[in-house]
Amino acid sequence: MPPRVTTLKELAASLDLSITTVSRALAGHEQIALRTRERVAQAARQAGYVPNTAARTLVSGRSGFVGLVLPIRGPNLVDSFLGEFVTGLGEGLVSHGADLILATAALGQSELSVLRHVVESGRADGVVVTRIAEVDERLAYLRERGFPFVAHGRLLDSDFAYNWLDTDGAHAFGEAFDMLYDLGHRHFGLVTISEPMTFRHLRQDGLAAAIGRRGDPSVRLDVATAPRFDRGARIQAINRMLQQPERPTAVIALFDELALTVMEEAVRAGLSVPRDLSVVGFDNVVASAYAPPGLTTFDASIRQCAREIADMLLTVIAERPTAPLTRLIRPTLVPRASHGPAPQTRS
Amino acid sequence: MPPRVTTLKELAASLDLSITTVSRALAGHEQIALRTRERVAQAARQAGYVPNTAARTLVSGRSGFVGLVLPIRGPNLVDSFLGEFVTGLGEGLVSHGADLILATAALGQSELSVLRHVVESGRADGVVVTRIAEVDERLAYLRERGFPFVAHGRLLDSDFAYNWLDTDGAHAFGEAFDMLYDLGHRHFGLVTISEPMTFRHLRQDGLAAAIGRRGDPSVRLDVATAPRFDRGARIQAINRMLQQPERPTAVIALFDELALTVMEEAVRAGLSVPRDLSVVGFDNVVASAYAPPGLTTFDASIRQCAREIADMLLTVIAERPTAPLTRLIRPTLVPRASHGPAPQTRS
DNA sequence: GGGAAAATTGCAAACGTTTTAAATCGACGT
DNA sequence: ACGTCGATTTAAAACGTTTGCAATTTTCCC
Repeated sequence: MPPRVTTLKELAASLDLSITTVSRALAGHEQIALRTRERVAQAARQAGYVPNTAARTLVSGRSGFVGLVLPIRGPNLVDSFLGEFVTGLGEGLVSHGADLILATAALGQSELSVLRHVVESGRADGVVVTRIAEVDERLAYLRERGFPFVAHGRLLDSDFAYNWLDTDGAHAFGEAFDMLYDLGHRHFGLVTISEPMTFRHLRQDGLAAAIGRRGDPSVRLDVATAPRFDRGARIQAINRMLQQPERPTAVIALFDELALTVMEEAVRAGLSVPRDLSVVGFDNVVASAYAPPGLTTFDASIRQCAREIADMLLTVIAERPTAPLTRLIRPTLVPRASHGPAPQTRS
Repeated sequence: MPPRVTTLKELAASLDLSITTVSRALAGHEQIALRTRERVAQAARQAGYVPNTAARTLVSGRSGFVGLVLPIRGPNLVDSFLGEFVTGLGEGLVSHGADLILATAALGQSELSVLRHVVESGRADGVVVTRIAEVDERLAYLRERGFPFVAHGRLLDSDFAYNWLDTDGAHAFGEAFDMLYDLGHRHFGLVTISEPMTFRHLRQDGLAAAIGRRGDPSVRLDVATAPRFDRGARIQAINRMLQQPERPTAVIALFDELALTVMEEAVRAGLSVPRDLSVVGFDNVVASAYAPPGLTTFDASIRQCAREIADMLLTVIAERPTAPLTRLIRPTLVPRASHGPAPQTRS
């Protein structure tokens, strides 16, 4: 094993060249003679030289890192979202030689303050922001600061120009309605959350628009709402919906977790899915494939989205485009066995 | 909003102090007058000053980062492992003011070369290494390099001293056997993989040891082996096991993914779980709670383990202990409905 | 062979922080 | 009034890299 060369100075000395020349040679500058460039590259490879990130960052102002502030999560089950998202980001970044920094918010520390720290400390050249609220202080900060970022999700306020990638929940919910309508369903249930998240807004709007397009006055929609993390309230709201005298024949849930609860409660109430009740979710979490009879849902291909977000962010960092980059990804229907024709007779 | 102060120089100028004094004041050195320290702290807070990471790292040699090289993953489903692991690491690190760097291996690039790059570039003060193979070149490199690390998992070679945290799979598999034996089972099946992973070794040893402890010659163990990522071969091996004239009454799978396949194939073969066949897994993936009738398995509390790994690594970095730090975590049995008494009669 | 132009290489400053060693300032005792 | 001591502050070097500008070498033409 050759003696490890750790600095440019050492490498330069061993080649009898100046630090400047070696630095430029490694960077591939044309002004350095080809022969020299090759000689340097060869020596660097053989000596296992890796440039010091801190020094490079300090002088160039570019760290080669992209930051992600981990959403604060309760002690309950972690789904596969984070893993897929992080994997996708990594895949997107690695092709451009960038890496990912994960910053965690301490207990009682706001996500914004962590974000601010990441930005101000110069650790990252840009950041990815997830789970956008309808009005989001993180985006306001980043925009004021003029710091490169891409949001996964959207704000409600459309005056505010920024880079985002989002899944087209509105379209998916319209598709879900159309599919169920064509199967004969006329009485629908929507299970949703009470928090002001943009995705809730958009999906509900998409559903309402699809209903409107049919212009069928016999279509009826019941809505069950509960706080996002209050499982008890959620179950209660769902049961209220299912146990009314005229219950819906098809339930669309804002996301799979809610849909799975609907299926559980339906079974508990003696209903058969999909014979008595069709259920459709959104997200395609792993469990939706295993929960009988198999949940029909939409796949947003998180990993692929994250990869594109990484690409977008790297573009923003490198080119600082004036017009914002935006991408709306259409999720794909994953038809399983939780939906079917509307029951013929009603009690 | 006050004009943003970005460097120590600016902050020092605004306070009419030297850079040195401000730096020391912020670091809380006793030698700086208490009054001055307070004045500086106040000014820094108000101006939103955040020290530049690169500069600090360059001079101090400490980056405040811990590295993790993402295991290369196929295109198939990502379970929640990575998300939980990363969340746990973040939680463990944040209390000490450290953050996480995630490096991804590009297609065709070895995990080792990425690790080497992370280490040599000085981006991280220590690294976490997951999915340890029976003989692992990554650990060999880190040890030779004298770089701080903690492994999640173990090598087979016990001469090699290093810091690790592992789940006690041997104990769990012993526990599974004992539980099933006490339920009357005598004919067992083991579904495992053909790759040389230490955890496979340990779990199988734990099972063998438990069998030995009973000293009951009527106990019989069939083994079905398939490559880890070859779903077809896996299904074939499982069916061979289930369709032999005298099939096992209880199957223990190396991990949940295998156990879920066993349950699926059992149902397909007309067997009822747990009436005709008991199945036990390991990992407690999310799907195991949803796959009917509910898979009995072991929970290794990944998130908590990751948190402890972070603690261990920070200790190693700060104190460079001479004796290796090791922790063996006992997983907890999650009894669901996939196991039961051995069937009475045999065809 | 002389000079200019082109090609190649090198010097030195800069990035923002930490840290060693030294300077400054008061106070106090003699 | 002088030296001394302790408390407080500061100047300057260092970390390893990139880069503007200048220096050196080579090439080429007349």
